[in-house]
Amino acid sequence: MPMDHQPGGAPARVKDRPTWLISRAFARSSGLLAAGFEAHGGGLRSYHYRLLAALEEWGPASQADLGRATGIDRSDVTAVLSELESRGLVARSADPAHGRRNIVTVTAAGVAQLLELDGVVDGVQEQVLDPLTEAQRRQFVALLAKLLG
Amino acid sequence: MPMDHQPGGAPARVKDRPTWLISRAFARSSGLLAAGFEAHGGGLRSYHYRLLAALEEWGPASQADLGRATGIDRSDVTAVLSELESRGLVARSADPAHGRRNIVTVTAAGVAQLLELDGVVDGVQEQVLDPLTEAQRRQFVALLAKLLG
DNA sequence: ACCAGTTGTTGGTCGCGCCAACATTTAACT
DNA sequence: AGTTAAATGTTGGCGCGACCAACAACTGGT
Repeated sequence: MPMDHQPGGAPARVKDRPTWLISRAFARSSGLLAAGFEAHGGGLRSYHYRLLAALEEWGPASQADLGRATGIDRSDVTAVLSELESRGLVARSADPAHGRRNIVTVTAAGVAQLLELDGVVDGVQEQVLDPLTEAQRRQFVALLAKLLG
Repeated sequence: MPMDHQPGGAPARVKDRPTWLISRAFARSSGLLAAGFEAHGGGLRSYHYRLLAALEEWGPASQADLGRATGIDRSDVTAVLSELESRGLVARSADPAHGRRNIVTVTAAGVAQLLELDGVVDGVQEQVLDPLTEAQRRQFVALLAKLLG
């Protein structure tokens, strides 16, 4: 390796490609998010946040519905819900009308935790977008939205 | 779950946040990349591409240097290099001046594979940016670059 | 009554990123 | 020169997000 290619860099055919930039942006974004959750999120992760948010927004739901509404796989919903339940943030109760189905509810503590996580997530948005001006932030978000159809 | 919230969606407090959009953009981007590599990339993945690119660009190097130049962990470099070696795309030889160090070289077949992967990667850029106009693509890339400092 | 579909659960895979430990070897310092 | 520090390649492991397959229990449609 003749010269010093500042550590963490990438080959020329890689470093300017949109897919690479997107993956770096994601690394930055998810890194900051993970740091925020670890520092002020009670050790929860993004799956927990998504499920709490879904429950608070749409009210009690079955696990299958939660999975469909959030795009999280049924099996992962099961696991994450068990963690939330053991923390008292969520409650599972049997659906009287359907033998197998559970009805999942957010507890008051769960709502409180969600609100706290909201603050963490808001702070991370600030950090992520910090290098951009207000106008650029709006442009960036608009372009992302269009990219995602 | 009273109403149908189109599957794969996300709660309101999630779906418009920049971190979420970035993660969706990454999911799309890396999904297309994975599909491209699987279809026309000989079963290689992005680590293989990054290492081949680094070798082609900077010439023979030690594994540690490759790791530093690409941002890939030493241990992962070892594993991926072994796969590339077993495919004949790369060659490891002992450094005469240093007992422990290896000198890694791209073979002709490795360069050929790299060029093929270049085509795949180029095609994926097209797919990823497809929803944007030319001007928007330039804006988007510029904003990503600024975001990443 | 039967079959098809749903639900919750278990257990597994994959990619990317990262870390710890270890033997081996080289370089730096006293 | 001798001791210590650092570098190198390798093994084995972890975490997260995202999937998939299979299964028993249960429901609904025909």
